[in-house]
Amino acid sequence: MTLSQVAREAGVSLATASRAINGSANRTVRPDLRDRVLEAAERLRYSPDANAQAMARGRTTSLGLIVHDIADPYFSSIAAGVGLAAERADLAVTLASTQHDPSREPRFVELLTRQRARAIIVAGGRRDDDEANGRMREALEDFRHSGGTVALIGQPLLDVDTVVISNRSSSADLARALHEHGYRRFGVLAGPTDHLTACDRLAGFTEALDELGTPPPEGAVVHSAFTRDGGYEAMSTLLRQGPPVELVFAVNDVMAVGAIAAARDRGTAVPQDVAVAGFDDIVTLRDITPALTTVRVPLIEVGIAATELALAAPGDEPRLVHVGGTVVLRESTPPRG
Amino acid sequence: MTLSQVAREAGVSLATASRAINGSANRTVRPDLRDRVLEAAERLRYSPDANAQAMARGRTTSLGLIVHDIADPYFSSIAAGVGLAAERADLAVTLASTQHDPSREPRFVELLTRQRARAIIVAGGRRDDDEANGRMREALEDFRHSGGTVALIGQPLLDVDTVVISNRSSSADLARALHEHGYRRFGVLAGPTDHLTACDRLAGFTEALDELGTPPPEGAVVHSAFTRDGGYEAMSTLLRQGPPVELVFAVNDVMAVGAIAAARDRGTAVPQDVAVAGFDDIVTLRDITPALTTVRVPLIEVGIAATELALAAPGDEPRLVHVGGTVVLRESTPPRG
DNA sequence: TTGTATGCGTTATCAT
DNA sequence: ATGATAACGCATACAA
Repeated sequence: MTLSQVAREAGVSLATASRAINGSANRTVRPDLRDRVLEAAERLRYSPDANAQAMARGRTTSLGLIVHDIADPYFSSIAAGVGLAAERADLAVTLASTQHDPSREPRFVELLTRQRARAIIVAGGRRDDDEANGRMREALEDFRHSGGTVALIGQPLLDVDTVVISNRSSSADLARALHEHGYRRFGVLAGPTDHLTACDRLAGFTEALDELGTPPPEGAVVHSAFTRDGGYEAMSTLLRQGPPVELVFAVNDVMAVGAIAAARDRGTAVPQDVAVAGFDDIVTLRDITPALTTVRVPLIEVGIAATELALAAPGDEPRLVHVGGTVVLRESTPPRG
Repeated sequence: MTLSQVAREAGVSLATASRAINGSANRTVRPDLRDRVLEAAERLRYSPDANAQAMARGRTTSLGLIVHDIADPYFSSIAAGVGLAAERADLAVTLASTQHDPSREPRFVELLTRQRARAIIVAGGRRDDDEANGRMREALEDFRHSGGTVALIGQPLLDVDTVVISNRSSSADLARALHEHGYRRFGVLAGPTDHLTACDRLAGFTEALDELGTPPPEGAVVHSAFTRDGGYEAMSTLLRQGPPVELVFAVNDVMAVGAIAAARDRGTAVPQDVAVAGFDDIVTLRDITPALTTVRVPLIEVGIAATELALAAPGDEPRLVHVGGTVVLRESTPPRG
């Protein structure tokens, strides 16, 4: 069913039908005609063609979201926030999951450029890879040149509006809180060396420890993947061949869970033999045993903020929205006598 | 940059440019012209307008996915599978999260109808609500009438292709396995009474127990929400005022986690005082303590299967794809002496 | 093989 | 207030 058919059925012109159904700004259509049109549309089960509207209007009603892995609770929470905000703005969300493959990111940006999406939200930290970041920057530049806006969640290094999570300062807060609890010998499961989020969390944590005069001992910082298995592996390594530590900070909750599993598999009790802390406060993991000390990041709000940032009238220079984390002390790091 | 500009820049006609860039079926364009066009397109940073293409071709390149809550690991895993399959088919995924509000489902179907999506995948069990299901059926009917295809994940009751998860038989398998382990007195955290997935799991479990001669005692089946909090609440109720039971079956993992938390908060040890089993085998929860006995459902594969089903040439009558579950026995239900 | 011309469904401009 | 008509950007049937 096209609008023309509705118009014919209602005995009015195409233009009138369009005005009646869209009811845009200056809705200047006689009530009786309007009703006739609406009735005809209803009878014919008319459904406006969004693609045609997009062409005629010159703008679409869709919003792109690029994440590393939608099955990761970190990203699915952000996606939930983006979905909420998008619905409020009457936009449809086009989801792209890169499966942790950076080369797919610019490809998805190109896809969304072809779709003429209104805005793109790129979630997930950058990596320290100039070439990949360069390609991404270029793709986003093309997208913006074609009229779209962009918001990042992560590090502000692609010259676009960004929601910045306080990885560094919150990790420092966590370090200080744990020091306060009496811990002195810390280990860190630090994630990949080129993963900026991981690096920031590591840096904030160790810097604070340095200031407190209790830096991690030699060999107590272990790098690995940013995943559950990465946490497991790094923890195994640390327990096997690292220096003895009282507490291990995993740079995200999922890694912390892997770390706890590794400890358990080796017969090392948490928190009696070694305490563990994470980062993110993933909802699904709030009930694990022992309850995990972590930094709560309001991920839904981050998604909402990014969407609003992307949709706001673009300023002349990149805006930054800072989102703070909250240290949450739980059983996995009991006060130390 | 439009295709016309590219054509002019390359000194060819619009049609030739179109053929050169699209390179469809019978790619009949002279190599030198083709190169000129591609070069011009590159120089002008031409990006085809997917909306215009959709109009001209009469079909889009997008796939709709409707879930209850994208932040729920059950759905985010399915979404990952759908994303994978969609990428293979060169389709963009439009994600809609209903926040558990059934009235939003048909609204999203209408949205996707307007977008002229190629197919819609509806994940998440139906509820026993004739009115809501009726509206949904109607919306999907309109969508298919407009040329789209549909696949469901859940119960086959909307007259469309469906991926059916073996909730009933797998729950029965689980019951038998636990009986084999020596358990005799079972309780069930059964979810909402009108939630079909929950009902199927409850029914399969209790039927098997009936056959084994060990039905749940009076009052040992407690209904609540299909969420972590629902599990917590139902477990609290059961422990407080229900009959004594040896094992509690929560109809999904998230509820089982809530149940374990409730037990812990009451000082009831799991599995020493009461064993707990779940359903789904959510990846993020594989490391909880005690490790959870559950039924593994290959959610990624379910998402892939649903996508393939939705994209396959529509048959004359609804097809069903059955996906089985695997009982996984872990520490939360140790063999009983 | 290439070009011309038409149509896709809608909005917006311009008369009336 | 309403209607005729020209865009929008592209694919394709048809003609050359």
